Amino acid sequence: MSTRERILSEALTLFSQRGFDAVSVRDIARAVGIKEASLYNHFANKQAIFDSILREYADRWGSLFSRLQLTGEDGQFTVDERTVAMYGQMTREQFNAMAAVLFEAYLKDNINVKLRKLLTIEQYRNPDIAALFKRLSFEDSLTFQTALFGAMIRAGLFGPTDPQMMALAFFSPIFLLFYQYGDQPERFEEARAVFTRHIDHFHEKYGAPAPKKGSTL
Amino acid sequence: MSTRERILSEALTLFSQRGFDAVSVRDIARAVGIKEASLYNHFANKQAIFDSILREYADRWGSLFSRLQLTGEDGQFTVDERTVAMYGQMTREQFNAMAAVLFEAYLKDNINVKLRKLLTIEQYRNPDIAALFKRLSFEDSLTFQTALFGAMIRAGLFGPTDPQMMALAFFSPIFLLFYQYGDQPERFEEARAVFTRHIDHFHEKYGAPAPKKGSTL
DNA sequence: GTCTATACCAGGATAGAC
DNA sequence: GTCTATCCTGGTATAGAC
Repeated sequence: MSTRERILSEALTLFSQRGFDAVSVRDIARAVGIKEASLYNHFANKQAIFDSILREYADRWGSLFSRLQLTGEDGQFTVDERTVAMYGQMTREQFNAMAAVLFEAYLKDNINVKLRKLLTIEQYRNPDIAALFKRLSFEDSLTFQTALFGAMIRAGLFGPTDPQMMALAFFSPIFLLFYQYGDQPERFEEARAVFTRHIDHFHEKYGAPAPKKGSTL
Repeated sequence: MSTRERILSEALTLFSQRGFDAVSVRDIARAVGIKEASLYNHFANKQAIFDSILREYADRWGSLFSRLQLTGEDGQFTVDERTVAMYGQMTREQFNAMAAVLFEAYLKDNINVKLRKLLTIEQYRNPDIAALFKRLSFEDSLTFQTALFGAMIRAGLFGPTDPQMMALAFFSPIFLLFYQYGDQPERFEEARAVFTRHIDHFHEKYGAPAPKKGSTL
């Protein structure tokens, strides 16, 4: 890992805990194990470190959605024809597995967690940061899930309903869980238990009437 | 308004926008219209201003719940027998009106909004602040609504289901809306429209089967 | 209770040797 | 590319007159 990368990594950790202003260049240098002056061989100033973190780590976020077979166009995530068809054939188990991926990305991926904390505490200082915070924290997820649920409703996997409100109902509890447990990694299993209850409850409320056997609802 | 109160008010505004470290004592003094040195006649130091804001404004939060006829015991909000009985007789319109109170308190009450922003951006620096952030942002609301929905389910106003997951389903979209629209007061009506859609959707999914007429679901 | 003046220090950043 | 040494600014806080 190059010195430059180590600087970015340590700075992300510190900024995500205390915010830009409360972290000094001295703090970052100490964490990396070099002198302050040496930092300036890698970055023009403190702000440049911060900007690089956003630019270089925010891209990682897109990789989650590409794993979920999403086509990103102009930063607007839409689901293409073939993907819709694929989602239309999804079983409940496959859906739950995908939900688990989303959940773990939100609460366990260290870089995602730190980046979102950083954006959370810096969001009110700058409109660009606010926009990035929103996109990464919920907008991309909501847009993706609205398309997904739309496809699954058309395929009869869920009863007919408003896909946008359905996505909100599905995602916002996960969003809240992040704030409830995001600062306590040691309670992750507790968070996962609530998540599982949420998913079960969601199926109970939104599942299509069972095709053969008695009512699930 | 005393000088002391003006200091607290201006400091809350500044801290909620930029955070503790990014706001200088000079900034606060300028906003109040006095010299820095004069501040020290009212508060021992910058930290004392911050602490006083939390102590004195956080109490306001309780007043929302007392308006909703809640009995607070040991900081734990529970609904007493008589109140449960009262909620059991609530109509859907009364329920919606109460939801609107909650929604406006979240997005429009200036002190609540600023205080929550402040807690949002300072939460990772101190466990006490984290606890206060959680309580004020969602825990009190979720605890209250779990009790409320429990009473309403028993009264037959909603179909039988897990009241805790129901409270999460009801509240977490409002929580998310705060982050989506909290920094743009000019888009409040847009937020309200989403809120209304959410409430309608919620009734559609959770409402008891209509007693007489055709199905709502 | 507010002012002017000032002490003091921490933090950002640069120069220049190695 | 890292170091030592140093500069300078801006921020916290105090002293003491009015």
